[in-house]
Amino acid sequence: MDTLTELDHMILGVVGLYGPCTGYRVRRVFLESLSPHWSGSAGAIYPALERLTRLELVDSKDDHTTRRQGKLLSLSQAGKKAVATWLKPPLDAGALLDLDPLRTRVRVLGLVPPAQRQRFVASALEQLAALEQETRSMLRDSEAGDDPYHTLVCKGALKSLQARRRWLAEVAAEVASK
Amino acid sequence: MDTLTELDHMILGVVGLYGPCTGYRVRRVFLESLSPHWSGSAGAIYPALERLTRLELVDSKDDHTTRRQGKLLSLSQAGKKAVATWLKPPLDAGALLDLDPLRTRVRVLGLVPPAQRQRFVASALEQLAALEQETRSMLRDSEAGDDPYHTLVCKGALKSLQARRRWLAEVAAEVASK
DNA sequence: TGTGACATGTAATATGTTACATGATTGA
DNA sequence: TCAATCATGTAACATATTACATGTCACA
Repeated sequence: MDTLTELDHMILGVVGLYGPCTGYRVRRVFLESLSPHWSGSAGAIYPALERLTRLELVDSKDDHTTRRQGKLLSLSQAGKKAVATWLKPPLDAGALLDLDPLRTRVRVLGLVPPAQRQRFVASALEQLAALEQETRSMLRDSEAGDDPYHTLVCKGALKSLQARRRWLAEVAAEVASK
Repeated sequence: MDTLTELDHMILGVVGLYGPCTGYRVRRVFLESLSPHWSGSAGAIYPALERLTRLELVDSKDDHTTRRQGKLLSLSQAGKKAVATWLKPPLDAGALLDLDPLRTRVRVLGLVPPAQRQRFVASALEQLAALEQETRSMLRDSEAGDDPYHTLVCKGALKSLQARRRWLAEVAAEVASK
């Protein structure tokens, strides 16, 4: 196939942002992301890099500056174009809606007894608060760097966490009213 | 394997909420969801239902009330327990963080020229506004029903859209400042 | 000298998408 | 009668996860 997945595009983006760099460096970016969606598993990253290289969206050349085995990856002109196309309006439906696993669970919350509903919401609120602290710390780190879009992404993640906490408070009220 | 995926759990939930019902009815719930994440493809739903039936989490019996071929599915006791376990704290990491494809794209927005950044953000804001209208309409429909959790989920989706629009306005400001 | 990070990969497996195929029933 | 919807599935393909395998290098 020659249509690129979200992962493919994000890999291109990371190579563009951090390249020239090794595949391992790319992988680290995904591993260090808080999102469990970007697992950074070797079995996903390396085959994808190989495919993107074969499609000539990524340039790869052996690194001779060190004796350690390793290739230096960078974004080719075609790769830059692929990123630009990905960001070109109009965005397709899949690019617009977020996916919130808490919303998924709340959808079926009525299936369990009221006491468990309350425990679910209370625990989720606590865990969300903990994540908010982690995200704040990430935001501070990003502000030390020089990439304004990294900072914006951290701010977005933070705002999302806060909005979801406010929403969960509403869920808590509904649950408590029974 | 005997560990259940998000889709498996959501299928159990839908069978619990709407059952006894046909597999097609379950599939429709996913097809009608606004989220492109729940594709509702037959190749996902029917094999999953078969597996869940084999695991005795779903009860299946032939429908004789109509001459149309079709099985009536319902949640078994073990199935109810599986849903309850899914909702039992503490939630695992994957259940807490949302995934926002717009945030993913903004992360690499610096790779394209300023003019395209502006077009991206402006278009995303418009498309988000349109989705907000659709979601409001869904919310009104849900309020006509009798499932408070359906309404809460619609409200959550709406709040999320609004929070993301406010965030995108911040992104727009950053983009405009260059 | 050995631990942990760097660096790259593969094999088995699970899961999901797309596209196709079949046939019954409802309603215009 | 014809189209749309109901209803269930399958085959080929793409993709991702887990777990394993291999070897280098820095540093304590």
